[in-house]
Amino acid sequence: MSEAQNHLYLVDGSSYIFRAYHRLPPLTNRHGVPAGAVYGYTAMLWKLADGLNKADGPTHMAVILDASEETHRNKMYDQYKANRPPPPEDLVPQFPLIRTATRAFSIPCIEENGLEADDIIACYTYAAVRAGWKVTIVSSDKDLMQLVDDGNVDMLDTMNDRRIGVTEVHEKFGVGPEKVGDVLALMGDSVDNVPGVPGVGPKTATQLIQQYGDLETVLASTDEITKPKLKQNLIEHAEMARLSRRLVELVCDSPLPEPLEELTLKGIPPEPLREFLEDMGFKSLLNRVGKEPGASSGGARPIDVMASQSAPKPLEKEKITVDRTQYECVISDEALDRWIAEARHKGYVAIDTETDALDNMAARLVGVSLATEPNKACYVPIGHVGGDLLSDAPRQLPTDLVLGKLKGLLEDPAVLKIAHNLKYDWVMLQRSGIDVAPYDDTLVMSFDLDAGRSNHGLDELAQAHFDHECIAFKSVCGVGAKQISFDKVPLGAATEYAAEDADICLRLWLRLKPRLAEEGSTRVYQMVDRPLVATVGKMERRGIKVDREYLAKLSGTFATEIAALEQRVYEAAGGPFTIGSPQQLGAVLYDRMGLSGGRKGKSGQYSTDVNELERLAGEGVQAARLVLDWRQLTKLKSTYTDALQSQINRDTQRVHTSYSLSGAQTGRLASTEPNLQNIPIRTEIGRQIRDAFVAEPGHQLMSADYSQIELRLAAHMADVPQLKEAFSKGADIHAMTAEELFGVVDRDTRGKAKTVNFAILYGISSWGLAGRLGVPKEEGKAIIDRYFTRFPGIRAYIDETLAFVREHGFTRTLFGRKTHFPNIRAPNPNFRAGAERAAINAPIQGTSADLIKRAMNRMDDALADAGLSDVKMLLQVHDELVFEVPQGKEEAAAAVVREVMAKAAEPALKLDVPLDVEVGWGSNWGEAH
DNA sequence: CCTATCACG
DNA sequence: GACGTACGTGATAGGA
Repeated sequence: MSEAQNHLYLVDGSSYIFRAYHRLPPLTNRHGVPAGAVYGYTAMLWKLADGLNKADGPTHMAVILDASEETHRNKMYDQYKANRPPPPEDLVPQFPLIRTATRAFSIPCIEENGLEADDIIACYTYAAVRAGWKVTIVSSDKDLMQLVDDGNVDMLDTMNDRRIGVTEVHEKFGVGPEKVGDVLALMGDSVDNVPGVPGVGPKTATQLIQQYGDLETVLASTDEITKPKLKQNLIEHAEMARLSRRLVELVCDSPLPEPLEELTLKGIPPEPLREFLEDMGFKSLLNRVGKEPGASSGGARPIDVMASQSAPKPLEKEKITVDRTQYECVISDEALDRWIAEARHKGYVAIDTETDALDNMAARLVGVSLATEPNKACYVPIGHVGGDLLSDAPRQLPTDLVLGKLKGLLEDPAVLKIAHNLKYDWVMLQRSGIDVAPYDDTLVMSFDLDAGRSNHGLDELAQAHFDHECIAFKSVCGVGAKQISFDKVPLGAATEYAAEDADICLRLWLRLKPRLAEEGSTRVYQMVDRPLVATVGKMERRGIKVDREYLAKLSGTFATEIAALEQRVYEAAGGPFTIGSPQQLGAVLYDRMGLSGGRKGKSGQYSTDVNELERLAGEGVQAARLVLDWRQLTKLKSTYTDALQSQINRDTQRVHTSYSLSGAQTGRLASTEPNLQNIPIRTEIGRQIRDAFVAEPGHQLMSADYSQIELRLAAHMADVPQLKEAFSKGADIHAMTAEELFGVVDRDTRGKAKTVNFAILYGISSWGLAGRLGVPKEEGKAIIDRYFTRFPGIRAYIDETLAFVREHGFTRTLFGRKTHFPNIRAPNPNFRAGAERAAINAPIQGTSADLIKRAMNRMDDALADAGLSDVKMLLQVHDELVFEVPQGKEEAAAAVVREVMAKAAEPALKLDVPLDVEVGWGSNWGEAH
């Protein structure tokens, strides 16, 4: 018997992972990375590679992947694959793992820029057949059926273990493999967006090719076609058909990236494989290689939101050694290429950008640092200048070259980018034309794991997790008047500082990632907060237009009124003093003027807050009334009309707030610099500020807000039938509460009921409520008791929430978001009571935050799907979203926005109450309400 | 840097 | 019967 024929197996890795993703349940590995598709892929690869030495088994094998760049097909046809949706969120992090898995089997992984996996497969198939080998293509892609050739080339669909030969191709297309391209060209392919000929599907295409032999003959024989519509389509779309023919044509003459001989299959060496399987936690597969004693356990398991209720472990510190001497300053082409190749090899890379200012909408990019392993980090300077006017800029690579090369890496779907507070860098890089994806954010991870029990700054986390002191920004840039911007920092110091941040970020990622699954936070991270980085980044970049002249005019008006009030205050108070000083004001009111009832706070100072001044004003003290008016106007002027004008960006002429994703413990966003979440609305005079927020010419501002969302969620979560029913019927919820509590509904009882309803959300206390209602505390207590009697679900919700938080130290929202309450066991009863009230509120406020975040993440795609990609989401104010809408598209936009917001809980949750969304629009934010 | 005040949901 | 006078934020001004 002669030596067995070589048999090459070519695995279509890209298409396999998509199919595995949709077939298998969502699993996560022990690091919390979604890994269901990788699991399926690994099992499949094993089965194939294990077939060595078996009849018809492989002697050579390679996995073929799609490289990320565009291909010649996009040049032919810009719509090629254009309608393909982005891969699902939890599939993206699995792409790099495909390479890792393949390497673990010691099987070559082949990809080539400009070529699709199909083309590479075709090249290898032809080369192998020429060499007299047999080929099996592991795929079920119909394009690849063109390559089937009995005796030489077949296909294997591992999902159902089906071999595809010429017979099967005939069954599917009614023609042989050599004619498949012609059939595909006629019928088109919606998945790849190959146009084909309208009205021609598989049946007609097959019939035409069977009859005429090939595409050109079909197109030349339209005279003979009897069906008028078909004939007309073939004539009109002949060029589209020819283009389609070229699109489905496989490239088969490119040089092979690896020679055939390199693809020899040597069996499955156990070592790298065992490490990979252990790392992934693929327990059942690990058993096949024979588990080593002492190997870590933990297997793939379903993503689980609510199950992991175990008390959080105290944060154990990990001992690390940071060696800054290993950091590299990258100033050569070769070095940059080496780092990029290393990142691609790893499949992930930690990044950090350095800039010359904190405001990422105004700052310039100064450098980028990368880290691929602990202590393995570099800094690529691009915008450094001499430290003083006399010295030249240090030697560094040209900005365009660096950005061009980094773009390829940062946009590579096969490389996971990891950053701390990525939103900052995301906006920065977006301004340089780089769209970072896929990504992880260690700040967001830390927030989702440890909200309420840790701060989330990189330096603080380095301290908390590793006992490591990062180089302080102050120590490289200085403080105060002597502070320099980062572009003036010498490269040596800049490299140590910047590379360390990427290094620490990477170590943090390695540490936090597994905890997400262990502690039940994968879902809220992957589905809510992680995608929000890009969603909010986009909003920040857009900004909102502010009418500077209007604000300046308003500012002038306020100034005049303030000056007049000042004089009247002095007259009423018997002499000038600093009205803005609570200390002086207290002294004037209670000492100089001798008013009674002064209340002193813990600092021993008279309180002069709005409640006290209102009380005095009610007693007829003119000065108190005047001070209140003065305070309102100075507040409006300094915080809004004046400050806002200085926040207008020079380049965009718009105001770009920054949203903190980890600012509020409950999961809410917080808006800073400027805070656009506290623009006045409650008083008529304050409302004028809102009118300064305007739409671009030809546009309108649209505001959409959830009505009573927290009360609705409370009704659902505490399961209160009367409240749920009232919301379902669209009834007046406070009136209904008044009816339940007092038996009558009038202005007084409705107002009281409203206060009580809010008190519930905030963690009620009868004494607090009594004070708020201005009634004796006995009556406050009676009202609370009645409330609990009428709505027993509320009592149960509070009791259960408190029992849970006392046992576990944290609460959860309906979507699994955790908030920790370390003070829940504080010895100080005041601290404890405060923690209890906050814990009662957190699940409600947090679920509301989850809901609007889900809506925000979906909004742009939903608008684009409705042909409204020119509608821009600009602002979020906790239960409100603000959009800029081209005039005439208001109704259409309102419909989409309403739908997305109202359905934000789905499909994860079915709420017992409807979510009502109120939408309005106008030329400014004031009018939009 | 801390406190008091007040803007929002 | 005491507790301290509701939950979550950020910006500003005064004062130490």
